[in-house]
Amino acid sequence: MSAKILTIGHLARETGTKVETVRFYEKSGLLPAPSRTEGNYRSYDQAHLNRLSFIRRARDLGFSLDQVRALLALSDDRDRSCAAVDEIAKEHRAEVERKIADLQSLKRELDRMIDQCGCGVVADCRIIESLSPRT
Amino acid sequence: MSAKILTIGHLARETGTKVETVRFYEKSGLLPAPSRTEGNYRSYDQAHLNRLSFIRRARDLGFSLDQVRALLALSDDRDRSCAAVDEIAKEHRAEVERKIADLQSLKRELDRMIDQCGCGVVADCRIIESLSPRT
DNA sequence: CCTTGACCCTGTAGTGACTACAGCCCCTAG
DNA sequence: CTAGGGGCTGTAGTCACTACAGGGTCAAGG
Repeated sequence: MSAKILTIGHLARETGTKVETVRFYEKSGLLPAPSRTEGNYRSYDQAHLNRLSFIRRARDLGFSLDQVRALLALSDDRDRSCAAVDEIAKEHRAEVERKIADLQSLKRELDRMIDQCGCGVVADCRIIESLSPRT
Repeated sequence: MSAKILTIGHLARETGTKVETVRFYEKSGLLPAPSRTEGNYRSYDQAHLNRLSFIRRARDLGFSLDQVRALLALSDDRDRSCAAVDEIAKEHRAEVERKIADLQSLKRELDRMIDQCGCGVVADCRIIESLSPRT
């Protein structure tokens, strides 16, 4: 409620972000440049904190910075249809699903490889063998 | 069998690698620098091809370049116990498992988020809302 | 008043694993 | 002899930070 002034360190602690990362988001155009104090310190308000929380939450959910930028732009445009938001989210989900499937087939291969290891010497190692091209 | 000479382009095509990546592996110390022709072209042999295949296969299985380096060093030391190889592979598998679990819980969150979208205007969008900090 | 230490500032360079040029040289076929 | 398709080096870009170096600011304690 109160419009108390926040330093970059406060902002960082509140959102679990590193100070450098906050500055990086500013340079990347995700977080608007705040006003400065006499001593040239960044001086944030509640709106900045909200925006940074949004960014962090979206990043935690695995959205790319470009996707976050798009989501932020959409969320600023309150009257638009949220179909575009839905699309970004679904596209991201599809990518996550692809990654899961890829990692699962990867794990199956690793399982096969590791199961065969008799743990003798490298010359007989099935792991090395299965990495080597057929001779 | 025959010791025919391979250009970097051949090597790249045979292993599904880009030419630049082959040079990058050389610079990174993964692939030994080959001899050169009169015209200063790299001139590879079968051993290089085998090594590059090994690297690519390990990379496809998601091993990092550092892990590949270690696996290569171990595979060159034929008399050693392959326990170290097993350890690298198991460590990698554990990491893959962690990533799968992370992505699965991420997907569950995305599912929840997307399911709630009524696709009205952004002001009412549940996706934006679930990204925003509670007010 | 002075110092100490925590915080802040800018700017640059590093990470991993490539990828993409720019600007050049070499080689072969027509 | 020239056009093309390779090859060469070296540098810079990607993504999303992270880690300094080398300084400035500010509040509290002596």
